[in-house]
Amino acid sequence: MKRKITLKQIAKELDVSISTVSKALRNSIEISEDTRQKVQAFAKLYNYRPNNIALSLKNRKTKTIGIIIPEIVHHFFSKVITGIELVANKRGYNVIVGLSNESFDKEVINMQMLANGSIDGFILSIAKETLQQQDYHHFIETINQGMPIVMFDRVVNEIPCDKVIVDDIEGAKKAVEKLISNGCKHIGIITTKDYVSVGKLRTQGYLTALDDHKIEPESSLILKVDDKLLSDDHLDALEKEIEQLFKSNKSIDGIFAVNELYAVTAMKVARKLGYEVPNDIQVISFTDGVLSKHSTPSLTTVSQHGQEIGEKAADLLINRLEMDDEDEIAEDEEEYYETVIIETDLIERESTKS
Amino acid sequence: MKRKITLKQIAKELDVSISTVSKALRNSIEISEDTRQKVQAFAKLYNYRPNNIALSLKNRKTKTIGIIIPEIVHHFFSKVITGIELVANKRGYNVIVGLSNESFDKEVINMQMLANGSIDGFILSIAKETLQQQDYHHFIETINQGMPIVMFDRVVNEIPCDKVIVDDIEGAKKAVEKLISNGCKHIGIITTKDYVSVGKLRTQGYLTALDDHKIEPESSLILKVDDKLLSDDHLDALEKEIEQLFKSNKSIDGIFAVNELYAVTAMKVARKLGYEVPNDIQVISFTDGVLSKHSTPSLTTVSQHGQEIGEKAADLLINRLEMDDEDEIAEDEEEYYETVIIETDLIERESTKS
DNA sequence: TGGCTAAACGAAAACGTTTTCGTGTTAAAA
DNA sequence: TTTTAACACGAAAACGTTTTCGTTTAGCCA
Repeated sequence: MKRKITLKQIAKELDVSISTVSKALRNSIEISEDTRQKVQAFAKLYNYRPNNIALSLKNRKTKTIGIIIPEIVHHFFSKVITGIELVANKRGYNVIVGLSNESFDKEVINMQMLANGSIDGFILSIAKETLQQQDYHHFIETINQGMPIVMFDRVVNEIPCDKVIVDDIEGAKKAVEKLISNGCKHIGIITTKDYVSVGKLRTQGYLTALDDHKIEPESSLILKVDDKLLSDDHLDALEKEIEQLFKSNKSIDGIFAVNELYAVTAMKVARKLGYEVPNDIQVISFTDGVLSKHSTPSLTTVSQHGQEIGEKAADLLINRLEMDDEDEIAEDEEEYYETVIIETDLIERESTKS
Repeated sequence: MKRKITLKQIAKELDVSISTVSKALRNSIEISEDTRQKVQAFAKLYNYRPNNIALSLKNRKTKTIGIIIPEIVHHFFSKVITGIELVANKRGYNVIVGLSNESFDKEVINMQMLANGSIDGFILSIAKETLQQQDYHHFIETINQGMPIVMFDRVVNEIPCDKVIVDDIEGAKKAVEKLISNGCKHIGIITTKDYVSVGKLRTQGYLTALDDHKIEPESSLILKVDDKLLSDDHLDALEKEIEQLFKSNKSIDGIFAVNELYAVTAMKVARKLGYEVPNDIQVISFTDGVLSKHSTPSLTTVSQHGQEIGEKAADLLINRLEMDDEDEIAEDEEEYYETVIIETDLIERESTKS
């Protein structure tokens, strides 16, 4: 078991100085053709690779991106990571991930662990608990220390950084309009409590769509689920709430759900109550994941293009990282930070009439 | 925007030496109570944190684990990561991920990127292409350089390292036995080509179960799908193959699928052909993911306990990392490397009779 | 022969830590 | 008063690079 070889060892072995070895390997013209060949041959033989940590220390950049997300067992988030990793790798960066588990404390700890030199910048999506507490000091401090952040999906406006978001309002609107044009008269929405920004926005899109078509919203058709019920342990409770929604709205004929789980659960309840999808009730969900594709009937969904979000976020971050050195725009300019909106697509499947 | 403060700056500001600052912060008794307080107060004020990269360089360990997996958009793998991250964090480690995309080249590149000092050890699951080519030199070389590897799920015996695997044979056997005891007489299996080790093992378990119950296996009941069909683009082809299986075995009354997708697709085809699950046909799948839980009928599955696998793998790796320094066992001992087998559980749901 | 230039190489600093080994000062012991 | 020991602190090396700025040697010309 031979440890990795270093410049120093090569230098010693070949009886030259460290500087000579370094230069020879980088093909400096300062070094004679002879020694260059000798050094390179030796290095190749021993499979020399420069130590990354030493480089990071010297260059004061790690070529590593920190990702902090609420959870990873989630189609959307893993798609985003895929996108980030793709462009990061292509541009010579590594990716280090931390999970907040939707907890404020873990989010803070994770950021501190990484902000001490381990990474050059963050890509993150805010934990629910943080959104509730509205305590964003850890983001602000990180940014103030000169470490750029790119936020995606769950963002808050007051933080000065680049953002990549989905057009939640527009996406929801498209979905509801589809239901309307498909003949639905009484469209229910299954959404989250308002502090989850995306839930709120999607609800807003729902209301806008109704309004645009002169449909009076009915509060009994709006179910705001406590998102603790998103965890698998509380599936029963979720089903009960949805069942209640159906029973108190006998004429319901369309459902817009802000995520897949709500949608498939709604279909399940509907079937149990004797409705048939899509003939009696049509269903559309946000987030195009595995469930939508493989449920029966398969779900018409609003695709968020998670991978594209990840790619865009990584590009934004790396651009900023590699610009910082030279161009260094005036930081107080109006349009210093960018917010990219990724358009959603409506993917039609079997849960709506065609 | 003030950059992160360093020991040197604190030293200069307080007019003491760097060593004094370092010692004061670590509460060395060498330093007087007075200066200690002064330094610590100053450090706190400026929110000093030791630079991780510098520490890594000095200590020659990064406290970072490299994970390389085929893909991340996959319930099982993301569960494993969750487990790894959990214990890694608890034990003071970070986690850096690379995706091989099932490609041999990307696997090699990724390992090289990380093996140059960025991490202390690997946790990985081998890419399909690598398994096909049976070229494992990059693993061997990494290990020879003194960097420990822990492999999980997709492993190969010839590589000297710790391993965490699922008892695929036993799990498959349990599933098939459940079908048998539920009265199935003609049990089909939908599996992958043999070079995917887990597919092969699960097939083996299927055959063992049949044999144990004196049931003659029929080759027409064994469908080995080209796993290119696992990607969503080829769903139609997958359905066709499965439909063929049904049509050439009219008396089929049980299906064991080696993954969720095969199982839900089988159920879909079955329904289309007029079979009812579980009355006409009972279905069990390997891998307990989201699909199983939320399909209708929900799937009886063999749970692999992905998170537990991740936790165990991380513990094995970190144990080895922290042992290496001191105890340093004789490397040629028989039982130098450990293989942990995680037991599977059969989770009964609606796709089998109870 | 003296001086100059180019070629080939080495010394040393820097990145930010920790730690070992001095060193100077002061107070206590002889 | 001298010796010793404790105390408080600093200098420097080390981790592995890259890069700037010498320094040496040889060759060339006058």
